[in-house]
Amino acid sequence: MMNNRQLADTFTLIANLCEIKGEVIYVILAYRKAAENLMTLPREASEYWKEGKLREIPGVGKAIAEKIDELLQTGKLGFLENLKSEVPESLAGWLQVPGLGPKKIALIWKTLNITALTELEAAAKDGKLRDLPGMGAKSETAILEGIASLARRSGRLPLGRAYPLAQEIISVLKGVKGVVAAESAGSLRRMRSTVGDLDILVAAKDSPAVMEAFVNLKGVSRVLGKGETKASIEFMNGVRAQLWVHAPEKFGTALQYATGSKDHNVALRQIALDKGLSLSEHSLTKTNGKGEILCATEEEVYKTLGLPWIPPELREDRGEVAAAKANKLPKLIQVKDIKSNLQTHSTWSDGALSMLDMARAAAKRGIKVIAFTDHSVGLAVANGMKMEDHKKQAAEIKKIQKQLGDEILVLHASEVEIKADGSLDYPDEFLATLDLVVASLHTSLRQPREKVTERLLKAVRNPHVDIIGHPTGREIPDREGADLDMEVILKAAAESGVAMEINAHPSRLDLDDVFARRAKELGVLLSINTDAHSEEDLDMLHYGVAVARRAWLEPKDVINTWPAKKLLDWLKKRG
DNA sequence: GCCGTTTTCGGCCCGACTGTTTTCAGTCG
Repeated sequence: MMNNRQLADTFTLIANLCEIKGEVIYVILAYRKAAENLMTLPREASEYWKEGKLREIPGVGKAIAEKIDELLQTGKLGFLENLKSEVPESLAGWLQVPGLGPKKIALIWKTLNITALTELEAAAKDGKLRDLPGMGAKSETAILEGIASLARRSGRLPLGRAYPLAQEIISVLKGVKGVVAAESAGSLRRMRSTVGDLDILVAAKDSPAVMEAFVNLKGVSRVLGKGETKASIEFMNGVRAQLWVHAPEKFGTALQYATGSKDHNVALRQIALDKGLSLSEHSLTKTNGKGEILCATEEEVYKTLGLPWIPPELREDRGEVAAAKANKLPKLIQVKDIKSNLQTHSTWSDGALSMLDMARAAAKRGIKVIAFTDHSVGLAVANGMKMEDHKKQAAEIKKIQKQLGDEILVLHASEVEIKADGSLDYPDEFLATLDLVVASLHTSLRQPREKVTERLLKAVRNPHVDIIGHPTGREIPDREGADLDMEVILKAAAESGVAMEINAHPSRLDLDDVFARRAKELGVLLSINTDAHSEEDLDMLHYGVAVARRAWLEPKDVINTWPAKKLLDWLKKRG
């Protein structure tokens, strides 16, 4: 049975091949849209299919529903097979080459009769492309550089790498004379878990000095473009960054435009049109007659459209515009709302700091309750704790609690392995003696869907388990999570009252925004924790909060916002 | 190919930049 990702990949391939074939653009956009929606669907499309409700999936109409039906029934698609016989499948990969689009691909393929990327590279090297209509020596070089850059780049950049890099660039640009403001934009500002490139927006009276500083940043390997308002660079490691410079009085429209998402912007433009306005990165212009409204801030843009300002994390066209219209935007959780850190590690297992040092580091960051969830015995690679060692750890906690006073409350906890058969690493009688229990999957993540789902369900239903840690076990960017039936798990979690974690480490961000939002809808509690193994890890909290914000979570949805007493009462009640 | 609180047909964002051109096509975001 194909999952959502496989279905989405299929429709993306169809879109790419249709594009090279020269199909009208709206057909292509429709396939892309369907693929995107399948990727962010919290439930499996196959469940909709079983219920006969495929067309309830946004972007899926009659034609695409029929294709999904054929794919789920037979695992194949006649339409795609025909398409492949018209347009060689390998050409779709050429679209990944920066600077190469569908028109040039079709031209090269049909003229030179080549289909492999290696053949394209050879043709460019042999100077066979420069004589094609509309191409020259520079296009040839651009294609060669594009192929080389493709080899250097490894897909999307994890937020945990992109964010600090962007902060560095911003701080350099802020030092340039005449710069009034500098901010990140694009998917980075929306805090997606991975970003394609870094988008930076600067407000300045004139741009040349800013452009100069940008293309001369440390580590830049080439300049992909440089104009009056836009410049684009590539760093030696293949990371790309893009800069827009706008006059300060236009910064609001420019930042709004550059932040996206594309679909959010389309929705806003429609609202603008309904009000007789045309929205661009430069201004709002009256569509009838003359008149232009400049906005220095985003608040002014939204206000002009009759809307409250919408936080960037919500701008994914997932209902935020309608919510804003109805004045029903969530009051999103913030970092300062977080009072407890319920998954951390010390030298008792694989952490870098003693419990005392870690507790002090957490207290310094305003945390009032910290739980030490050192690994259980089964996870040998992480120096998992034997059950008898917990007595000593409990004694040490008593001791350091006296030293810490009311600076921070320390909980004796454990991150307990969910073993391959679904049992937990410690017996229930022992779990009952701990202040808090996090249960997590680390091994046998590739079990079949039914088996791994059943395994997690056991932990969800165990009354001693308080939090399910990083539920899918994914690692960004390399490892996909376990193939879980999350809908079933979240419903069970709503019933048992266990909290689902949003692991804040940028290599996890697990649950993701889509599942976390679904969790909230189903009445499941969430818990944002850093899973810190070192002092620096404590500063990763904002990534987890960003996921929660993207999931529309408010403080009340997250147990870490609770005062210590409420948290302790909840833990006591759970046993 | 999808979609509809004006529409079941006619929309579906549009401007910047580059390269190959003498006024524009292709790509990108």
